[in-house]
Amino acid sequence: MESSSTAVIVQALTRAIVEHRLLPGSKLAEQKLADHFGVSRTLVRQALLQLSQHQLVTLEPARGAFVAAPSADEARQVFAVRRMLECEMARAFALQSTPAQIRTLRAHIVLEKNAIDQDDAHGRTELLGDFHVRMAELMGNQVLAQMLGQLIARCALITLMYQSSREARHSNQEHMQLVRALAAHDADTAARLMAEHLAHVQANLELERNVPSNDITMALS
Amino acid sequence: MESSSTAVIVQALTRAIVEHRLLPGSKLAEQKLADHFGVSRTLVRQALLQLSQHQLVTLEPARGAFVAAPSADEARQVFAVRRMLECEMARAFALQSTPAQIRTLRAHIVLEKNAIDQDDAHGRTELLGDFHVRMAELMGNQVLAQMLGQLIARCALITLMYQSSREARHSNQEHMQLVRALAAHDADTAARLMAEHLAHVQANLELERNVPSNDITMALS
DNA sequence: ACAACCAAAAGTGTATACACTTTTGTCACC
DNA sequence: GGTGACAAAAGTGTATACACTTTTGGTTGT
Repeated sequence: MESSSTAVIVQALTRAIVEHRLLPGSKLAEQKLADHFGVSRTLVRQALLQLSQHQLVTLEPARGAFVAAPSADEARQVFAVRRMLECEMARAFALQSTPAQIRTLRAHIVLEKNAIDQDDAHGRTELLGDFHVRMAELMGNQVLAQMLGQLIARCALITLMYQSSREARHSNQEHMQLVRALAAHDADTAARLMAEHLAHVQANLELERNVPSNDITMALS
Repeated sequence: MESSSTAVIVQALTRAIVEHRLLPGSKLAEQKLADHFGVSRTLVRQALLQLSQHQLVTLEPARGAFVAAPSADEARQVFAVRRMLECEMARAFALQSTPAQIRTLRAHIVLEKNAIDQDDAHGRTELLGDFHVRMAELMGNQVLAQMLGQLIARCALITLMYQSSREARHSNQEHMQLVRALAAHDADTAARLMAEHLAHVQANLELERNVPSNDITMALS
């Protein structure tokens, strides 16, 4: 089973949604997507079904697929789950971190800094998110890594494009601090820094409540 | 989009897999399932795609769908993620628990006990798992609840059918202890009890490594 | 008897067809 | 001019068709 064309469509749509080239609420008509990708509706439907499971798309019966528009409440819940997972991850990572792992994370932080310095908004958001996934992968837990990947994509749909260059720099610095604690095997500090880091990212989000919307009832309320 | 027939198929197959009526490695041929459910392959394929995202089914290109056979390593990873999530959940729950919430959990524990007393193996496994999901729901975090639901289904595929009546009773008692700590707002004890509880469930699993298998290469190794 | 090979059968992957629902636009009527 | 109804258009939901791949079973040659 499972062709790879579907995966291509999923990836393309995911990028477009996460990078806010497709705004929340946008209609995703099957035939139009099929024409664009040069395939039949069958494959597009498969892709939309997957995206709906990732919560990046919502399906309304007989009405079609739309880019998801997560509520503020849902955003809070996603961040709550991230805090639970990632504080414990940071703690466990600190207790078992090897020099090689620390080097990998530091190298990643350099990539982040480059993207920030070059004002590459898409690159920096992706890299800042990937830092967290990278940690999970380094711990050798694929299950955790995959889950975090999905949670982070969901966060990105909510927030990341609204991240200014200054805020990105702040996240980058927090990543550096965190790695210092991980290298020092200081589990408590690592967990605390992770909690603070996620709180900052979230705080930053709650302020920016003037999200452009395609939903009329919302836009006029 | 989205009919409900697909949901019915997903649910039926999920139950069958989790309750080990379909053993890991079993082939899930599309046409046979389609005939059984009285629908076309289209809907069956949608269902299989969803199940593969839940990791209950694996899809092999051009070969078809099979009931997933998670490795011991994957099982460990799943439990590691559960520990991360659920210890923190227990801690947070203890800090904000209301009498009504405690009552709900206690009522659930009674249901567990009934199922155990009646030797209802399917019922008790489902209820013991649902206890954890119920906690997440009571905290008002749907995102967490949904994630836990999937993780627990994955655990069930691995372990729950191999749970003896004695072990089930043990889990049931641990749930009672945990609720006591939650009611007393004792966050540290709650987190510790949850960690121990999950460790017991997992330990219990690692011993039972004589899982019947449909995979020939595994069975003969 | 064993191996390689070929043909039939079974099964998956994608496209297309068609029924049914929702949306849109028009026209008659008030 | 505004409102309701109705027809056309657009779009989704499911079934089916067909190409292509894998599996199976038998047959031939050594």
